[in-house]
Amino acid sequence: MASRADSPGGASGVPPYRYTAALANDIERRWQDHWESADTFAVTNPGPDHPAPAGEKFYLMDMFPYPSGAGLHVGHPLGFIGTDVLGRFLRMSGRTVLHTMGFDAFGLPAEQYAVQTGTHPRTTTEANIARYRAQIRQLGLAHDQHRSVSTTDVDFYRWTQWIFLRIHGSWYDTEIGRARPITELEDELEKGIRGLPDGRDWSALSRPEQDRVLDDHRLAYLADAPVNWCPALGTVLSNEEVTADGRSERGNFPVFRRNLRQWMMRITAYADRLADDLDGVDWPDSVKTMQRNWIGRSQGAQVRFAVSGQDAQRSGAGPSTPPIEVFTTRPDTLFGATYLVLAPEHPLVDALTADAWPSPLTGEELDGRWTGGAASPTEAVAAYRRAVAQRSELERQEARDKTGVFTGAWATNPVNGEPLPVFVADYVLMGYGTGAIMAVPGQDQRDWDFATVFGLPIRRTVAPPEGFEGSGGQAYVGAGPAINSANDEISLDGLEVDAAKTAIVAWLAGKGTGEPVVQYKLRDWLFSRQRYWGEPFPVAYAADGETDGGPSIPRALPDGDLPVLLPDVEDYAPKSFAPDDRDSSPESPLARATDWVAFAEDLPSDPERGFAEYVRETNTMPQWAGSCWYYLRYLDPHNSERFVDPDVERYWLGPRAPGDPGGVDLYVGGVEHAVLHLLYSRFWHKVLFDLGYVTSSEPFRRLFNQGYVQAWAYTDARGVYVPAEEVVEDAASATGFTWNGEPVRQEYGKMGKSLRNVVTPDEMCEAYGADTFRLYEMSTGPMEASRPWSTRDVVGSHRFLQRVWRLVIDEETGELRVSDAEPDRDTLVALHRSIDGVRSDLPAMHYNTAVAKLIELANHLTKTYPAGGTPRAVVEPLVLLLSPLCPHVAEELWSRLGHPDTLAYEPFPEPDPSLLVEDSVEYPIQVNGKVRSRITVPAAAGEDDVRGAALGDPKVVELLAGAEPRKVIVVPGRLVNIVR
RNA sequence: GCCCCUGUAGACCAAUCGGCAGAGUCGAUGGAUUCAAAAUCCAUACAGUGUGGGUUCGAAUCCCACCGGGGGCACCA
Repeated sequence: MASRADSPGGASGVPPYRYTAALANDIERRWQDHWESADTFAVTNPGPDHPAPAGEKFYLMDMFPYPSGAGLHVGHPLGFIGTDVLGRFLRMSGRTVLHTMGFDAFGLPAEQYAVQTGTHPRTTTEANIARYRAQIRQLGLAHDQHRSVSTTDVDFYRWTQWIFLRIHGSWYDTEIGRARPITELEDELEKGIRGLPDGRDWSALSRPEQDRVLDDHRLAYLADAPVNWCPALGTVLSNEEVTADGRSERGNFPVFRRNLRQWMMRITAYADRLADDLDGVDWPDSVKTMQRNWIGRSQGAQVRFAVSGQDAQRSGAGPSTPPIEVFTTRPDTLFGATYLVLAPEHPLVDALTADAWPSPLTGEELDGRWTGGAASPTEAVAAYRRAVAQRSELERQEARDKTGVFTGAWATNPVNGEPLPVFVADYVLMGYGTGAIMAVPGQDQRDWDFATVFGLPIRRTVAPPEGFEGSGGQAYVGAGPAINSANDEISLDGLEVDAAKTAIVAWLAGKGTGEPVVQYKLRDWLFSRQRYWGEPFPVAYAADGETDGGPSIPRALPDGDLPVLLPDVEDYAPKSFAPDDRDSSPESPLARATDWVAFAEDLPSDPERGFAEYVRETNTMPQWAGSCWYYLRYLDPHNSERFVDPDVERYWLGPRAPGDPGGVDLYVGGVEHAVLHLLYSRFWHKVLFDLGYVTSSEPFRRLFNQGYVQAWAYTDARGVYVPAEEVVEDAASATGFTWNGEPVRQEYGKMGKSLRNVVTPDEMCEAYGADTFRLYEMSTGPMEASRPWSTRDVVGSHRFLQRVWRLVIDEETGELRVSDAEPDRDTLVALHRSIDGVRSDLPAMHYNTAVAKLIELANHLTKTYPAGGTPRAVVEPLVLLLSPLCPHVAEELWSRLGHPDTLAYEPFPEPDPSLLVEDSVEYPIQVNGKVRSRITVPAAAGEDDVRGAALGDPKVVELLAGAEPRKVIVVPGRLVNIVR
């Protein structure tokens, strides 16, 4: 392990001008100061005073970090360094590169620290940001410092609130498939161009009624929705903040599903575009697939089953009971439906449930499995619903045995008039489709399982392949011709699945009992939290309620009221409750800032009221809000008039050609944001696009997921983690490793405090310098790969930089060692091969192979010029080639070589094509696929010459022993294979 | 359970279109240097590509099955 004691440069006897950690640190500080004072990496937006630069623009971005109190470990900067290397390369290739870094700084950790200590979250956040900035600065990243923003800056969240008002102020016009200002809807309703869905007359509605109609269309709206309520934390949580076993990710407290009035974002309006537009972006297929799965679009049909049957009069279903609407992706199997199932929470359950058990169709006793042993359906359903409500999410997921109960009601299959019993069962989810299904046990395994438990009939409607039935009882979900599917009017028999679907949906539509329908798994986005450290909503409610006594209508504050500042409060904690107090209600910390909450104003969004008393919305926005648009603010961070100037947006993000979505040229970050952040920001961007505020239809043209730096961790005999840096390799130990002489077991995992394996960039910079650290991170593998951290390997990167240094600088005198001699041809060939390789590796982010090529070149030079006098004509390109990876040492050498200016804008070396072609080529000669000999022929030799030379080779002649080869394959430039 | 990615020297990784398994790093071994150690430098060895089939003149690479590792989804009708 490297420690200060054995770090290079710390001991005596080291040549005075060797590239040691101490020297590296000195060089690095000087160049970092220089870049900052010279503003080397600032880019100016084109505008009236600044014409667009000649170089083609490139907008390069990292996913911005949350500045946690723990600071960075060596895993965090992997992506930052990778983008920096690319940015520096592109800059030297003549591109105009925009690259900066901001902070995603609202969020729970700072707030919880505030709750514990009373420190204002802003204080903690600013201290953490300062620490991050220092850690990032010492890595020498070529960022434009003037463009850095934090989501907690008032000048930033003011525009987050402004965008919220735009979303709140618009609706989705499904006819033209885009968002429009809500004022246009109001106008159309007023003029009668558009009618109300329920047929009411707009002008007959009271003003509050009209406002509620408009609110029902807004893209940001209040709704009573089932949300995850965590009494112990005192806040609602998003689905992703709840663990698989139904507890809070933070604190592991119980979470309850409760209907609460919360802010929602109508992301579902964009489901189709969010799915379809993935085709136009250059993203990893895995991320596209994850987004498509999350959106979960499926084509199917809605089918209506009339509630009736021979016992209709005895069931609870009166003549007015509406039909049961069912969603299915397999309408072709309708003839195989043998029962219906409703989710326990389905609104029709009460109306359907009969007072007494009907007699079964056959006249026999009703199956005991159907009744749950209850005296009546009412009792059975009530008991079942109670049992389901008691089950935790975990139990519901793990226990996949099918349970349910008969409602006593019957429905009619529209294709054949068969009566179908209606069940309630929790394997049907209220949250998807219509919350009701037609069960086809022959073609669906879940239905098969349920039918088996409850003794329900099973009828196949798709012919399974030969031998399928022999494999035991199960549903057949594959393709095949339809069977048993005909009535007097239509026959599906013999049709393949797709054709059968089309035919039956057309038939249903003709009968008015069904139609094609598209379903999504995507839900609207729960957008409010009962937290302090977030953006306040720019919204208020009439202090004395609505004039009609209905639910309060949220009133948008005018843009002129922005920013709505977070008030200071005494206590940052939301009101919390006993962990299992499921009936408690959230109360935001902002509610206690009574002076802030109450105000009086003449709100343009509430013209009827005039100057009146209002109370502010006391929820705050979720942490995702700022990250939805920060890439837009980087473009124009100091604009006080707009969130981004339209011309600036067009320059950096606009489409380049018809059909191009536009967006950030490269966005690099971890795959953990594959769905949420990337889906939410795409949604916001599309709203802004629809409203004409941006010209790009997607925020991120190209996405790249970098791998993770992981780390070894070690546990002792008790399974307790021991400090990884103190573990030594020990072949004598059964586990291969010991700690204090005790054998310890190695595991592989995330770097973190709990595994006691954290290594910080600060330690590495101190022990080796930032350039060594950068080089090591880039050389351990391709950007997309995860790899283990190994401190003891870092020295290899350091040795390489020492060798490069030694090529240029005399370690004893500090003088230049380069000469003006002409390099020999071998050296020129080596140089230009390296240039060629590095030029193709860097833009592909294959940094590990680029590093290998540089090492190869340096090794060649060390061997060729052992006594010094390395030709300047080779050294200078080498320094330039190295500079994107190790910018400080490269700048230092460049300067010592006599160049007064930074190399950040020096043209990147270009290869001389004439030096890349070989004079002669060595061909391996295979006989039957095995290498038996080698020949060297001129590079210009034709295929016939090569064949002739190969067949004339003495070893080949010997092996052939006079026999005529059956086949001779010549791969030009590669090899010759002779088949005997 | 379903889907995606991935298995190459002791470790991390290379290997254009299917064409000589090795670019590079660590470690190991030997040597130079040193009073000695560290640091530095030089040299050497080490796998036939997870397993089993197939296609091919030729497979790490393509196909099939299985095994191991990582990730996503999970009663979504």
